[in-house]
Amino acid sequence: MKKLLDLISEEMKKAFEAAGYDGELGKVTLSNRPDLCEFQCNGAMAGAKKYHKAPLMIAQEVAEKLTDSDVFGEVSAVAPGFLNLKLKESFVKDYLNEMRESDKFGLPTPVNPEKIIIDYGGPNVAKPLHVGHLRSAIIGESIKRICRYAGHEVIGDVHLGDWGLQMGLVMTELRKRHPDMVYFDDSYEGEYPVEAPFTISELEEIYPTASAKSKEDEAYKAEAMEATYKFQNGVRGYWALGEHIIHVSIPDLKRNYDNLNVEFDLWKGESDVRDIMPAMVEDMKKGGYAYESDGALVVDVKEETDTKEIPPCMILKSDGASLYNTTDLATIKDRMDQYRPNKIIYLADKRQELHFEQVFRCARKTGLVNEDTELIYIGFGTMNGRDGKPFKTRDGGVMRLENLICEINEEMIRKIHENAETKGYEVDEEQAAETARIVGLAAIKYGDLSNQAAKDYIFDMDRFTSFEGDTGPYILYTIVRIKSILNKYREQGKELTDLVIKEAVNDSEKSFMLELAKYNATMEAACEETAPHRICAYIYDLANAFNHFYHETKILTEEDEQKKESWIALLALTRDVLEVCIDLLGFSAPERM
RNA sequence: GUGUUCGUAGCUCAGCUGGAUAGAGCAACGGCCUUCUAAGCCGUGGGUCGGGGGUUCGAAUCCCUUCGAGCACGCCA
Repeated sequence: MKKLLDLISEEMKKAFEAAGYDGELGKVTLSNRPDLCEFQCNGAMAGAKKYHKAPLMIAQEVAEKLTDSDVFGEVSAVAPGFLNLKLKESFVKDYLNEMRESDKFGLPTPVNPEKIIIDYGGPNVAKPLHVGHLRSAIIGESIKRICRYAGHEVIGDVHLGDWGLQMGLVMTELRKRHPDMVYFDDSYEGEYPVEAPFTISELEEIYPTASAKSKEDEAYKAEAMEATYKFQNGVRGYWALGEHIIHVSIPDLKRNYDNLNVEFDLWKGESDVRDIMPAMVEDMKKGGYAYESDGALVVDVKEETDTKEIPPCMILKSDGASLYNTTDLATIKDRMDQYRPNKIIYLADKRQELHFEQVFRCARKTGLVNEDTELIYIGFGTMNGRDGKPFKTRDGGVMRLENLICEINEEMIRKIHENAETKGYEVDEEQAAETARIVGLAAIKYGDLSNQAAKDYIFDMDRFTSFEGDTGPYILYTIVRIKSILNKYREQGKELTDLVIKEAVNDSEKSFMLELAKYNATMEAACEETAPHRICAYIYDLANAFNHFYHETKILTEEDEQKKESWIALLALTRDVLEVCIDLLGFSAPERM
């Protein structure tokens, strides 16, 4: 199904051609003067120079060709040369009825579906999830759903950080506490225990302790680096401990991501490429790409067109240990071998831009990826507190994700009670808790996704929990209202099937319908630009348009059955569209609020 | 220092490939619930689009310059 703007632009192009002008001038855009018109065409002004004619005259000539149009109800040429347009009501309702009957409301299936891998730039094992992990999870999940919905094959990989220094730190601290553990006995040759020698909460306490010690104590840090080296090089005891750390962490991470409605197809980690790294490094040496510099092994990734200094991509540290770069490169190789993706999309904090630039260049230069595989980095901004600095707890610590969600949920439950009290409802505690969870999640996710990913944004607990204006709960509230009307309609013993949308009877209905008609254009843009905030902006406008219409129109008490049926059909379509949209954003709507 | 992102209303943000009077939300003020959920709707006030040049019929948008802020810049991830 064609996009509305394309359809009406075609009609306008015909008119330009009929009047003897270049059809390309007939591009129609949304009006920026909604008080004057719905759409506008500025082609007459653009063409004035080419045809040596006053723009207003061109506009008038074109307007004359559109007097009998099936598309435009009103066409007026105004100074200095704008073509102000209003659509025919019949054209708009035909478009919406076609939308109702089309698969995915008229969003075309891609001609060449792609295979896309999304790398969530995963959290480190052994560390609890904190607010810093929120954005990658939320944005990544939404992009995954958007691309998948559009018709692409998408594989989401959490890509855990289970290879770096944090592993050695945890092991070192364990060794200090329990020097007698079999894992540290080099002469031990038996099987290691199946049970991990620690629980997740111990692990979460061990890491920060070790991290703090390593910053103050050089010897301690050296020990941790040595432990990391041993782990990376497969020393049995250390490797077994590493496995324990990973296996204890994963269920806890899963539980946290479940709470966020975030799912991964793959739970791979950096350590999964340990077997392919040595050969890859060898190939880079043999190919003449990697050379030694200050004791480390590096690959130059400078290019002649660079305006800035791009440092070489370091493959191995001078002690022989691998780095972030190494595992990322090996992971690219692994993914190419296993999946041959068209695209690999990386989500990571925007501070890592240089790292990905280096890795991408290195991967191309050394032939790990060919020309048809696109490597895309989506760097997102920091989530700040109200002071504009990175979000912290009240006492200045890192806010755990669980605690953040808890705080939002508690505030939500309080809000539900408050609301029930003013209206005199009884609160069902169980239902309230469920509603709080759903609405709280929408508040967090919408708050994040409605901003452009690349920008920093301020996470203001009070603002997000106040639930007024441009927020997730406002969207949900709108959906709940619509559902409520549709339910009441059904209670009258009527069906929602076989209803047809009729021509709009007033301005608020028409602008509501026009808003709805932007669906496929929005989805296409959101997918192409990997920009969930496009969807947020769309559903906010749509919700506004609906609420405006809602306040002017008594739907269920309407006596003209034809009108009522048309409105019900319109509402059903709106509900369906909104529910698909919020699903793509990664949340859902409750039945009641 | 080099590079990079950004600077729009008191606050938080939109503004599509330059177009007609720069838009929302919050906060402030004033209306609207015996009638489909008032977590809503309607209205009022509030802006030299950081400053200065330039390109253009036309600039928040493109170019240059300047001021200010954030971030990154080989052995962390």
